[in-house]
Amino acid sequence: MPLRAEATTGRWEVQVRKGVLELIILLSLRKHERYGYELITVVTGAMDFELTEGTIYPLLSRLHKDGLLTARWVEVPGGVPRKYYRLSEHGRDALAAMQTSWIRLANAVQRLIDDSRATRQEPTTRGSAK
Amino acid sequence: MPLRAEATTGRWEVQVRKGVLELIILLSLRKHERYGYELITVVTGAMDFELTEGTIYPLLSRLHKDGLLTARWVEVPGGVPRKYYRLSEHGRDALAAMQTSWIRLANAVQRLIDDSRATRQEPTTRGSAK
DNA sequence: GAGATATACCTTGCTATGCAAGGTACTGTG
DNA sequence: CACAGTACCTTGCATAGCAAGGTATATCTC
Repeated sequence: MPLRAEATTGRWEVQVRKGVLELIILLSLRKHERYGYELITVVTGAMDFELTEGTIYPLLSRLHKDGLLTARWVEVPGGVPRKYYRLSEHGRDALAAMQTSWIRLANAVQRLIDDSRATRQEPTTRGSAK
Repeated sequence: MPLRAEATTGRWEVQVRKGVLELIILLSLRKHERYGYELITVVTGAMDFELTEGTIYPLLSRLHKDGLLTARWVEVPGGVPRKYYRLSEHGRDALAAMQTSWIRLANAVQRLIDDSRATRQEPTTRGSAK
């Protein structure tokens, strides 16, 4: 089953998704442009991360408005036109920053998890980069 | 510098923090009870994750109201009384679920990051992998 | 040709929640 | 007495996921 709401953690997962979705979308646009509807299927399928239209379209609009994405309409013969989004220069910079930030956070949380698992392990003040 | 707002990624980081904070707090309470003000110093110091009173007190209240935490007042000789929070049974269950969910998500994102790295990004005529 | 399904876009309204800013109260120190 | 530190709390704002609703075209089925 997908990363989705269930019982008590449901509301929490919504919040986590909020934070990570933007990163996921930018990462998904790294290699080539994509359109909204496509992103729903790609992200849901490949990442087990459910995503609806009410989420993706406002998000893409915002990223576009903020200059992280460029957009262009593409007519599809025998089909509905698609709005393709592509990472802008600014978008790549932002993505790089987010990635760094994410990795740092993920590592910190992982450390906390591991630390809690190891039963009697006091947080020895590792003089890490401050 | 801490995991904090700066430039464009600032707003994003706020969102990520939203999602992860609850997990961090529950993890921080795994070994023993703690009070709000203490959590601010612990989390800020050990995790490089800035945290203010306007964030922690409402959060602890909510977790308490939802039954994930129990609370008790402790009188401190020559000091302000402290409100100690402790993980409840329900809280441990919720934490376990969150941990699982978090690990799954973190791995998925990491895979996406690695995937983008592994494949030499060719901004031009590269045939879509999908 | 009527209806259902799929593709593809968008918006409105609800809700949750971080956090700046404000407040209270007590204890020590200069 | 003023100020800083500890320790609690609340109000109000801004953000953003997402259910639900809407539009339009193309295709497949009965």
